[in-house]
Amino acid sequence: MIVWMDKKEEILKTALKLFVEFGFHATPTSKIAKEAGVANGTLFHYYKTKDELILALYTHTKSRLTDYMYANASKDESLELIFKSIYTNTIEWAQENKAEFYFIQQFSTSPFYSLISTEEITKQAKPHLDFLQHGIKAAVLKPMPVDLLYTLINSHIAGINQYLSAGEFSTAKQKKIINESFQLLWDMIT
Amino acid sequence: MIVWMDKKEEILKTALKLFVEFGFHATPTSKIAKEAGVANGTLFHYYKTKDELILALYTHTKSRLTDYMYANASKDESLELIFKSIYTNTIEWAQENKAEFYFIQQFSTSPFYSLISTEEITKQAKPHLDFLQHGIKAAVLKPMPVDLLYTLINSHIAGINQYLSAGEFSTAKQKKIINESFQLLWDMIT
DNA sequence: TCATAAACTGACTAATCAGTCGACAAATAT
DNA sequence: ATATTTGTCGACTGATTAGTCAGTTTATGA
Repeated sequence: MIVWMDKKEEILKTALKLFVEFGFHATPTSKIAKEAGVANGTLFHYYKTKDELILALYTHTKSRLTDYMYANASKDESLELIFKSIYTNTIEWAQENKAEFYFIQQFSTSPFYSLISTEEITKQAKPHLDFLQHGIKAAVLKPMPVDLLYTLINSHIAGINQYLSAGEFSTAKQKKIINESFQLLWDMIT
Repeated sequence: MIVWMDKKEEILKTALKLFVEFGFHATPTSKIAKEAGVANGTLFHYYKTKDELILALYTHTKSRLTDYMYANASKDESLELIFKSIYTNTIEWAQENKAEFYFIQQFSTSPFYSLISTEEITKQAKPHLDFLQHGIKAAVLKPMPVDLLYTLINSHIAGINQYLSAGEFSTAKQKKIINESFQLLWDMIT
């Protein structure tokens, strides 16, 4: 028995897949609708414009990542362990959801990103910045502008992820790389 | 007296500007031609398809960056000084050619990137990888896969550049940030 | 049970787009 | 001087696209 996925969700899922494969420009809404198994009009019933669909897909995907990042991070552990948990969670999610992670990056480095409101951006960065600020206050992390720290960490993770995605590594080897690269990052920021 | 720029070059210049502002999908070739002050047919005389124009723009821009990176790097200096020179050159170029640098990133994180041949990618990365490999052999840089090292450096630079572009810094302040972030990177990889 | 709303359909359209073409102009070669 | 190639033009076209709309089905609630 087939359990039908929400059509709205199915549209997002299909759009993600196609955007990642062909890009925004080469993915017509008609193709998304067809491949999602819904009528053309249904897509526009949920998303007034193609742009709105793209934006919704971004915030939706970004939220899923953020949620996963902070999963199972117990407050009791040391800041280093919490940070490491967030770090590994992020890379894990990126590796298990390559298309999603790639989409986030593709979107962030496109003119679409400027359509995201400043509030939304601030809101999404808030938990991370708070966490880092706390680490600086506690004299665990090097004192530096928290934005700079955040950007350095983000790009580091993006880099590691790119490296992992480019090669074919066994799970063990992958774990080793993640551990070692974490150490590099941790030494850099503490 | 106006010195006329090559029409071919003018097309590239305009295309870059528009792609950065509106994205590939929202930049019709007709708009590029009009804004570049050439006829529609002229654009297609030089570039058979829109994709070909986009690809040519990428390789052209990437080459310009690579050339600048290695400018005034005398072989006599220490590996650290050479590396620092490349580092600062890169960020300098990125800051002075924001649109160009942004375009490179936008392109690299888009499905268009897969249209670049493996040879072209290898060719462009070669000088950097050779340089890093030499640094590892000389026991100056930490022993690690050179690809990983390359990716870490690249993403670090991308991060710093993003940070610098986001804020409004005086030249002095900017220099300070570059110096300090270089030290972070250098300590991480040595 | 019926009424109202929400989900859904797919044929349709107005607009836009990538790319063509035939003609002309300028440069270059012979 | 003449021929040939190269650069340039812009009107044109066939295909494609985002988005509409009038109507049908399904869910919801009173």
